Amino acid sequence: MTRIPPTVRCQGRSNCFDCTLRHEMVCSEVTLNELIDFHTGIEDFDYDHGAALFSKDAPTEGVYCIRHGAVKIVKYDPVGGQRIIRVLKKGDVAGLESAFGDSYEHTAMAVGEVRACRVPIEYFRTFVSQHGNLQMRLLRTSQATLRETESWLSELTVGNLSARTRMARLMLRLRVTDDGDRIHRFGVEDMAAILGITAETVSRVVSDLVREGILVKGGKSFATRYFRGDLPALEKIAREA
Amino acid sequence: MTRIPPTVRCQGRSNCFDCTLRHEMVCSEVTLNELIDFHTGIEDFDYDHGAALFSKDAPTEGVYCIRHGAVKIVKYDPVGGQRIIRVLKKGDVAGLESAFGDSYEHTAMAVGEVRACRVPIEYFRTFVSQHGNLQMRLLRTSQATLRETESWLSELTVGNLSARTRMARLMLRLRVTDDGDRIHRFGVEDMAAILGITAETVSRVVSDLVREGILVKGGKSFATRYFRGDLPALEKIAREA
DNA sequence: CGTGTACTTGAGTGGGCTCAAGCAGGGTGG
DNA sequence: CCACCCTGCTTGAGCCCACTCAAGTACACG
Repeated sequence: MTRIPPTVRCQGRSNCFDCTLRHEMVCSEVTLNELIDFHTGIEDFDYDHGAALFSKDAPTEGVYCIRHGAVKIVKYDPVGGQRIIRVLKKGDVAGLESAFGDSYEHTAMAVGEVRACRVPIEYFRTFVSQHGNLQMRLLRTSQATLRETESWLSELTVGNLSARTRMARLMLRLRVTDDGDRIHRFGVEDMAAILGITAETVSRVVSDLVREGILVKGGKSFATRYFRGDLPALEKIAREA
Repeated sequence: MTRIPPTVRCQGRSNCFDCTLRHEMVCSEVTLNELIDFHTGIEDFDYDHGAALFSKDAPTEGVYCIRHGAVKIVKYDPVGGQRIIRVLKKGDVAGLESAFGDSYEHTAMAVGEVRACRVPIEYFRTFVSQHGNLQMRLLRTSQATLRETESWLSELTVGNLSARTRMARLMLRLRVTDDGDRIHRFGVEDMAAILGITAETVSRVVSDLVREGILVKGGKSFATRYFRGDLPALEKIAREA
């Protein structure tokens, strides 16, 4: 029984073999045919700046593999304020926290242009329930996300550290790739919602860093803009008491 | 084949049937005999104020079910500072995050007197690997911990909220039981490490709340001391902008 | 009864907040 | 093509909360 290869099933745009989710899925129990089957129903989507991949309390309809761009995960305070608790980049998977619940825990929103492919939730669940090893893998992933969230929040939201230090740490975490100096450039309101400070303070701190040449603005539109960062300088600031 | 009942295997002190971990474990796949077997090797421990249940980077040797008291989970900054990222109370399980790794991710330390029982890690792993459903349950538990940590950190560490508001929120989260007004009374340094503010500020804010009668100090020694809180008043303060 | 640790309280400083105005630049419509 | 607007960003002035440094107090324990 021959099958159409995954790249075609994914409408020729997704490169499913790069996908983190695929690495999650592949193990000794899973055959290539199953994997190809798995790609059935996967759809690609483009999102403009500010568009929601999914919203809090909406029925869970899939998990999303981010293929390009950055996605902010937003949590709403009981008091009304909103807080960005995590940022997903290329290769990350969105919605896993809600994959076994009825509705999404958070809102996921595109920052700049985003490309993502969606795995329908029914298929995801079926696949997981049929492959015991996957549960263990997902468990490890979940624990890794927990660690990541702990350090994200504990390093960026320390009240008694200066806004400048926390901003430097944020910039280092928003690097597009692990090896380059290109940094996702969020809006000032977004950065404020991450660090738990005001937009004015964010603007002041960023302006200082730009004036000092530690950050360089690039790109025109919201969709394509970025920073280039002087990484050693940022690391030095990030270490300051 | 008759077996000694769990309460006896647990040296007569643990009431294993109250344990959260047990609820985690019990499902259709697990028979009573297996459950009794599971209790083999479980030991009870008492910890004084400040004693470590386990330390970061120490080899994983078990998971701990907290039977009495409060345990702080400490994470060490790369910079050197320490931060309390979670607090476990009666019925919670400590060390699950590290159950499938070689060493502990965090340090767990007793606040006041603590009683806990330890499940040896080899037995825990064996048991989990033999019962497929458990992995799914642990996955859900892990995701619940993730949610809890997200809201814990995002509600308590907002920089632009007053220390008083955040302290009120912390007090509400440190309640010994869900229905009473008794509150775990941590040291000022500990509360500072949770909220990301200085110990002096903690002292000032707590002193104010005590003077206003919203908090009432009780107990003498570190081991037994506590607050009683005026919950409606605390909730009002917690809601303030 | 002395000693140490944890906590309290004060005075002064400063970083980040608030309020408010000005600016830049991309998009729209005339 | 320009005028306009609208949104997001910048910058300023003044204030206030929390930090720092420092001294004083309470209390548990030997």
